[in-house]
Amino acid sequence: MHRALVIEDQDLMLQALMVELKDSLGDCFIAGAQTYELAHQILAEDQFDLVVIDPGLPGFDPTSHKDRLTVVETIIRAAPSAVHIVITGSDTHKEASACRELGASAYLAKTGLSRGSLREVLDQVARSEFSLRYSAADAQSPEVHFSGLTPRESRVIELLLARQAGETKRDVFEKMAVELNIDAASSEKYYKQARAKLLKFGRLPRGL
Amino acid sequence: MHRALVIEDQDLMLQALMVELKDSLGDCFIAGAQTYELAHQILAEDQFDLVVIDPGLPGFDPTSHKDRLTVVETIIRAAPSAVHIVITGSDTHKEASACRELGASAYLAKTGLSRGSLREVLDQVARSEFSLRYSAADAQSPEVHFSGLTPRESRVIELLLARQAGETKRDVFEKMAVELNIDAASSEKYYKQARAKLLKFGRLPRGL
DNA sequence: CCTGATAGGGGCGGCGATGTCCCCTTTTTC
DNA sequence: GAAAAAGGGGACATCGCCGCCCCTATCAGG
Repeated sequence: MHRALVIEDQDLMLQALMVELKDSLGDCFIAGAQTYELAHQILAEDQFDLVVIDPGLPGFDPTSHKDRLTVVETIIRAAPSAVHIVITGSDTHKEASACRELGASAYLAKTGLSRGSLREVLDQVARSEFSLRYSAADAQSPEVHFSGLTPRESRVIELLLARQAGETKRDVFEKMAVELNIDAASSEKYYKQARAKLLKFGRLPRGL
Repeated sequence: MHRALVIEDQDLMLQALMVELKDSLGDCFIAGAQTYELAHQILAEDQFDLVVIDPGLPGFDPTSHKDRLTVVETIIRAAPSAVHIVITGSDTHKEASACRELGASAYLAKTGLSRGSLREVLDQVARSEFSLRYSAADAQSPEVHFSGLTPRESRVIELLLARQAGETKRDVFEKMAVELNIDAASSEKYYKQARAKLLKFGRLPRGL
């Protein structure tokens, strides 16, 4: 049973990070704090194995190198035995080094951090490596969400839209089958169901 | 059937916004773009009723008032018939006014925007009001996520932890019953199940 | 002593998501 | 022309979440 604390002032991002952590950690308890004060209060009351810190908190100057590092430093001191991961919207090499020296195990930019990335980072950290990810604008393909589709149906559409030229649909079904540990025929079934629903609403993206 | 596009460079925030929109809009199709170029490409290919814009995109100077407004202006021009909502991490009065003049229907700060807020904003916009929300550091109570709990179970724990002094558990059950349009006895049932699970893991928060 | 809040069980029907297996036709590709 | 890919559908069982129903027991305060 892992115990984690996420410190992030933007509620939607906080929720997303907590969900990401939950998916990565399996059996776990995850707390979230939106302010510096609340974070310290929680750290004083409970023990945590993992702390995720966004140094851009209300009450601190987000452009002040010193202010941001103060946040990181005091949080790390408040939970010295935990693994600390710094996640920021505006990343710099200087800050990354400073955080590493303060004892953080990872320094990640929010831009470029996508679903599943946190899992890779946690794997890296578990191998005692310092995980460093600067912001990257990977152009990518558009993301799409349809109401009325089940998670499996959404996923297969997502994978098909991100499909490379020359890759057959069958290949994608295989990939999804491996990813979810199911039968490729089942992936295909989800695709067919999703396609039928999208056709009914006339919202079938090009290329499907 | 609503069609919406979300333009936001941070993938996790993009996902969160898309989910929020989906929950608020009901039957809908939602696309997401992480870059300025991709956004314009999508807008050129499809029609949208609603566009959510974060002006802090890669390739533009996030501190440049002009750069940010250029993003907002060109996006609005690319979809003149849509409702436009600007969501930003660093909000200013000046930028809010400028966005309003450019034709945006709302100007929202990411900090202070929590789950459900978007729904209220959309209601406001539907009444042809300009929705303005500057950043607010509402201290609040800690948020908690437990793996192994169902959504209902999580929700009732959340509500109980946010409970005011003097408020009985029964009151909270009633509140949740109204919120979800179910029986108060059912809320209580979820609480009991959640409590049993938390006790099993020894992670029962104080006050429950 | 009775009421109300709290704590702790069990059961039941409905529904959607999941995952597997089966059938068929048409189009594309080699 | 044969094979592979794609399109289109149905049947079936399992499981978890949901929402409601029932039962008991403890404990505090009026």
